[in-house]
Amino acid sequence: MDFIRAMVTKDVADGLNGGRVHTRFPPEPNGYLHIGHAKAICIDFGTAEQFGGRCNLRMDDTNPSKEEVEYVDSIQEDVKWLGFNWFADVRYASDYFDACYAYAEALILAGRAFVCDLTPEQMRSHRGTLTEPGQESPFRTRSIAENLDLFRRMRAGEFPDGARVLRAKIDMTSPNIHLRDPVIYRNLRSSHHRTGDTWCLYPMYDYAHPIEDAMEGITHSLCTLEFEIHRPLYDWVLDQLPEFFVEWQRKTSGLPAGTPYARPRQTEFARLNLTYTIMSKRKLLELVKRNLVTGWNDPRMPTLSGMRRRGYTPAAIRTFCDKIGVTKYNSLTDVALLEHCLRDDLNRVALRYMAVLDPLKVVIENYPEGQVEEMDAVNNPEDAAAGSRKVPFTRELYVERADFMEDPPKKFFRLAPGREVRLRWGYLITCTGVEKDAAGQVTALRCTYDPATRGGNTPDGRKVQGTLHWVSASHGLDAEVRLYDRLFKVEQPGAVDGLDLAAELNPESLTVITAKIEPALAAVSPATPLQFERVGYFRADPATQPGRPVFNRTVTLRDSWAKAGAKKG
RNA sequence: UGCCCGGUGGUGUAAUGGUAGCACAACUGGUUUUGGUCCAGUUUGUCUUGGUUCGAAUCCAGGCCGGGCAGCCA
Repeated sequence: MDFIRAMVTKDVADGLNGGRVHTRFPPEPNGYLHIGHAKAICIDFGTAEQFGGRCNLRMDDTNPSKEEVEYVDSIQEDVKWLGFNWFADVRYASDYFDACYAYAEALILAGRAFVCDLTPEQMRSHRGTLTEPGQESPFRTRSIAENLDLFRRMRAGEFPDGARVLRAKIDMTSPNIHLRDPVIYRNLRSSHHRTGDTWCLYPMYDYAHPIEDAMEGITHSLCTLEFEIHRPLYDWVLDQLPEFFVEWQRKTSGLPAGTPYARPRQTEFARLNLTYTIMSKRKLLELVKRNLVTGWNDPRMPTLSGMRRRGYTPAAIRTFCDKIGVTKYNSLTDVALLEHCLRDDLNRVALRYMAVLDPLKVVIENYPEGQVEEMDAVNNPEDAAAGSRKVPFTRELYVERADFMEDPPKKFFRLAPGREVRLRWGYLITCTGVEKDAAGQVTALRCTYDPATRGGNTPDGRKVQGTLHWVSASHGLDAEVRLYDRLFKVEQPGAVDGLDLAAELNPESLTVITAKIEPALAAVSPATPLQFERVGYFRADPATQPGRPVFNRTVTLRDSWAKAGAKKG
């Protein structure tokens, strides 16, 4: 059990908050959710779920200059896609702007906040350094009446942005810089996606967040490690005039009448880092803005929308989040674990089809011209309920170019002159000849088939080492296939300050090819996980159209043959 | 050289004073109409130095190493 579940278990056992567990997932709508958020979502919603509690989805929208409704919408879609349900309606920090403002006036009245006229530069110099204490602002001693008047005029829009701020009066000598009279309100002329131009000043995160949590009756406020040092300020806000929150929580939490007041408590865990992946929203936005990818939902992006389009399943992501655990240790998780969880789920659910990515023609000389046989093919060997389908077999077929070698090494179990292989669900064939063009490039294979081996069976019990996938030349269809590989070629992209992200991109992160697919593949929906046998897992792209199919490669199959080859080479 | 938080195989994570376990990765072998899946196995670890204790990954102290913090961002 991880330390958060241990803590909550104890809290429940101690009867804290009447045994109630209420968490929240509070993204800022300034970008799309990514796999790192999935971890937080699984912790926030998962903890509530496990203890029979609730979890709110709350947009932390206190900085309108960065936030957009497009993001608000995508966040909800992604959380739903992962399979989580939030309590009641989506919440917004902006729902509580009135309360934040009222509490600020109360703090002023209590002598615990003051309006400061220092410029940002002056404030920085007064703040001190990591090793030296700060200096008190000359405005710190303003009278309560003057502070109240000035703050109200800030709200009325009498001062330009940056002229004045409201600061908490705490301790300029604190070793924790966040306690050195932090700014809690600033003027910001920016139209808000929900409140429009009602406000020209907005609360800061450190001030607003504990209020938001208290307003919603949150018991456990779980967040990432970088907020650990902010916790004393979180506590300070809640503890100044605690009586204010009791009534507010009753009115805004949406909880049943009589629910006792809960004072939220913040606990921090380490965020997810993944090899070959960037998790910073700022850098992901940069990729989008510079057109280094096609958008937030580019299948190479670690965003949930990109992964969804690529063919990731919610189950795979949730299993992954479960396996990585929850600690305070700053770790770097191998992306191979994510891919393992993906393959594990896909192996169970993906429907098998045959598609030839790099076609090489095969002519079966003793197979009647014009004959078509409908072969039975199993849709999913891991799931009998998935049934079977028909695949047309004809005299001319395509096989994978890499499945033939003219002069193969001993352990090559595929096609070569004189060698026999099985065509999956088809027949056993033996290569009898090779056709080449003037340049010596192989253009076609001549083969013979054994009519006694229909379906790929060997009635005489003989062993065949290789089984190849294939597509009928006359029935196969062309399809665009997008072969995705990792977006970055370095294990820790973005780790070097000042280095251009573009320099770390994998130039082979996308290869577009035209493949030959079996006819049944023309009709599959983007909702269906697919396996192209012996090749990998694929997903129809949402942009796929009748007559113009497009497939995205989700992930390759494990390939111990390729691995053996790579080792020698 | 201030404050806060961390250090368990290559990676991630269990063990909360009592046999260092699991997963991924890697490597062997077996099965197989996907060189997939599955099965069996192998390799590899408690940062360090003291202390407490019958017994320490766990508790205490020092050291070393890593991360975070000086936005009117979240």
